[in-house]
Amino acid sequence: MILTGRKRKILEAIIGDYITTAEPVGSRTLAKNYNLGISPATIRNEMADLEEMGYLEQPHTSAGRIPSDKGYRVYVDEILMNRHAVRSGGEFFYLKGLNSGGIEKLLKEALKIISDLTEYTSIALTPHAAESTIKQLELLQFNENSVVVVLVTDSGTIKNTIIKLNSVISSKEIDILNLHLNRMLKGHSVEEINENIIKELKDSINLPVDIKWLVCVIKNLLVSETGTEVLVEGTTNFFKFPEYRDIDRVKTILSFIEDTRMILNLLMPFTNNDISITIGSENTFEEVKDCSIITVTYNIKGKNAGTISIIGPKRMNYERVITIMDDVGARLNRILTDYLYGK
Amino acid sequence: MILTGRKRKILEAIIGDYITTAEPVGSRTLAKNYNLGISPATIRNEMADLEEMGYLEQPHTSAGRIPSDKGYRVYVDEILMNRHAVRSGGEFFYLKGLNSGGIEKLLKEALKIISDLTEYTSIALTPHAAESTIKQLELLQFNENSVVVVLVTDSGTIKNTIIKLNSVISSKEIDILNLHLNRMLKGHSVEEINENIIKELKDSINLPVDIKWLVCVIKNLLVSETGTEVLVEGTTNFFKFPEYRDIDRVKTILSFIEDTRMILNLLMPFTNNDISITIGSENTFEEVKDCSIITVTYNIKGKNAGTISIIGPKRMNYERVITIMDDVGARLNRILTDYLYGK
DNA sequence: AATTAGCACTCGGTTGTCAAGAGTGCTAAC
DNA sequence: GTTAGCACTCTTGACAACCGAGTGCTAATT
Repeated sequence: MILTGRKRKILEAIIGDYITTAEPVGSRTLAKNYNLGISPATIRNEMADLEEMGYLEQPHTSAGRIPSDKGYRVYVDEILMNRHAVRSGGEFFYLKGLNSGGIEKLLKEALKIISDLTEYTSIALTPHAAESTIKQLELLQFNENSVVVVLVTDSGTIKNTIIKLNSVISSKEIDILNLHLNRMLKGHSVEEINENIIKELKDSINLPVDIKWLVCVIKNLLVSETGTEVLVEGTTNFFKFPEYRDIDRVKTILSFIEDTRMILNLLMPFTNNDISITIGSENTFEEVKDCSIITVTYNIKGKNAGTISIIGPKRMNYERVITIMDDVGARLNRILTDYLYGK
Repeated sequence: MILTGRKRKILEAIIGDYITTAEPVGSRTLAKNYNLGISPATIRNEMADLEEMGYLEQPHTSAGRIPSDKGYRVYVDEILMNRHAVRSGGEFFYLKGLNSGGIEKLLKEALKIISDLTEYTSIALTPHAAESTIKQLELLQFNENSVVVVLVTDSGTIKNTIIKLNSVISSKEIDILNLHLNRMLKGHSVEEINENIIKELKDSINLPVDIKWLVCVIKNLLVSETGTEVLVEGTTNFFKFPEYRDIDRVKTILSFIEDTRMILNLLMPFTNNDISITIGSENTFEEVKDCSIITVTYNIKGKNAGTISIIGPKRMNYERVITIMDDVGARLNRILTDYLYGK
């Protein structure tokens, strides 16, 4: 399935043109604007071949050609990736966030930059805190019968909740709980907290029964609170593209993106690759079958922790986006390393 | 500017019809579907009067009439409000959130319910934490040279951030800082923390200079972290209305709503009224001049703390929405009271 | 054998016209 | 004061005609 030099050049030109214009590309345009040294008629022949091979499509008989999903794929895989390997990422952006805010803020900032830069919508998944280990678990008194639980994990996630109790709790009791909770749980992951540990914990504390009960509540809370979160930025960017002039399309895509659970299903599979690119029909959900998605992962402790994606029309500026995403990924990793293990 | 019984009835019928159909209402429809006991011709005369008085508009000569902003206004003020005073809010929804999560989660939940119920977009402003007093300010060790700051205020807001230091900090030093910070700051509002307090605080602590410096960082952080936040739910509801079949309109309104600062400017003025209704041109920003906004406030300690709003087309089901919002407001107040001062 | 010029053909988009339908305003009759 | 009747206005949808962009094929050219 290898493309001859000329076919390749034509395919590249078509995709390049279509990316910027969003209009089907005809043989004449091609001959005029890209000095390929051949006439429209020849180009037409080649285009007919490329269509037969499945790289191009015709919206209707008398229109120019547009790239098929397969066409984009070969463009990304063969043409871009080779070129990209040589290029180095430019200094596109500046991420501050070095010394304030938790990881969500950092990600939000990165998303904002990406969306501004690429004009596409960006989505991040926060680290799944259940896998990361507990650094601090601190109870603070809120009221005579309610406490604030603060959970800090080694992946930089900070979660908090208020828990209301049935009975009054004293600051002394809170101190005792804090001591035991931290002694028993620090260094463990949320997943590892099983019934045994809970039981042991309860037994080791000398406190009224209904306050011991708090331990169970906290355990449940941790589990429910430590899920992956979805952050989104730049949804209105979709309005910038002519392919989304159609209101039903925008509606479909925006509704889909608004649905956190769907986004999780869509993006979780990519948490293991450094970079994933899915084009059109390669995506698993109907709602995004006319989109392309580029996902990179960021690491914590050298392990894949979460992802940053951009989603936009198939006619995407892959080259630019890949460069930017690579760059963001690298920076994010650097910042996170600095940030989580001293400088 | 008082309306005779018949004119009032006709206006009410027109608005009622237009709210459900989104189509200009003609005299015949009116005569057929609302037994007013008069013929289309008479209705036409009355409609001409109502138009002259400014309560109705005609999109074009040969269309039916639609309510003007002024028409909606009199409908809401005179017709609805009178009727509403008698009605009692139904048991529309169920707010859990009683014993877990901070105030943001509670608000998010309320928004979700409101958006599901009304099919409009809902927006909440969190309490402005700078005005509320500090309940707890706790530093937790994160790394040898970074700490987590957790701030709990009496309005139920919990904020946290990681601060990275230039030098190593010991857990003993953190304890000392905690002790002093809480002794000096607890019970004060963020606004009240001035230079004097900072200085006093610094002087009273016996720690290396660069750790004292942390106090300044915390002060700055508090100020920057305690702003009002904007929560939004159900943006895609706009797609449900025929008046937003126009892509440029949706684009305008969604972009506006995405812009947190704009929303703040728009809604801050309403923080003092129990309920505010602004219709079309009554709104301050061009982008929402074809929308109506209904805002209710929720209280903490009997003081207005934040707001919940819904935003939708002018052709809004005011009656239903007002009932729901009243209900949500009341419940929210009850829950917050329970929640923040024990039960 | 590959390339190119020429030409007929296709098809979507635009424009213009026309008729139908909904609704009004006015006048005259009740 | 109310209503029936009628002429008038304006929008909408359908249909036809036309234009232009682009193709595929064939025959001529290199």
